[in-house]
Amino acid sequence: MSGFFERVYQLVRQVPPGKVTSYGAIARMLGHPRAARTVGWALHSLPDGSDVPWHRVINSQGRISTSCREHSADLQRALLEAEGIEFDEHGYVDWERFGWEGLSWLEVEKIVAFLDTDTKCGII
DNA sequence: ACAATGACATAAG
DNA sequence: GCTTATGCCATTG
Repeated sequence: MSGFFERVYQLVRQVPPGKVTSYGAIARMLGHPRAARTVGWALHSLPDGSDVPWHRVINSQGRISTSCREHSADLQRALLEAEGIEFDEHGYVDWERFGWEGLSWLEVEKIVAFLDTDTKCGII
């Protein structure tokens, strides 16, 4: 596991309940504005039972695009609704109401520094 | 090192 | 609004 995945996981863990963010936003926070695909892939590789709230991460359209059997769009939507997040008729989430503001780069740096300190064994 | 992959993003038809 | 095409980037085989 390279650090990037761990950074993604750690950052996603910071997403508060009842809020959602996008792959691109996370990638940008990590300093890789074009690595949205990698972020999504990182979440795809998440082991079951992890404490990472993967369901709070959706695409930039505010929609769910998963096609995974284990992590179906239905499941993700159910999890989000359980946290109070609402979907409109088209299945869109309102960023104005449920969008996560994200972390300042200082906060992100703190996380990265922490993982760096633990050195590749990363696990919090 | 090279080719393929993928839960994205954005622009265009 | 939905479908296609292109760009991007870290991970994997």
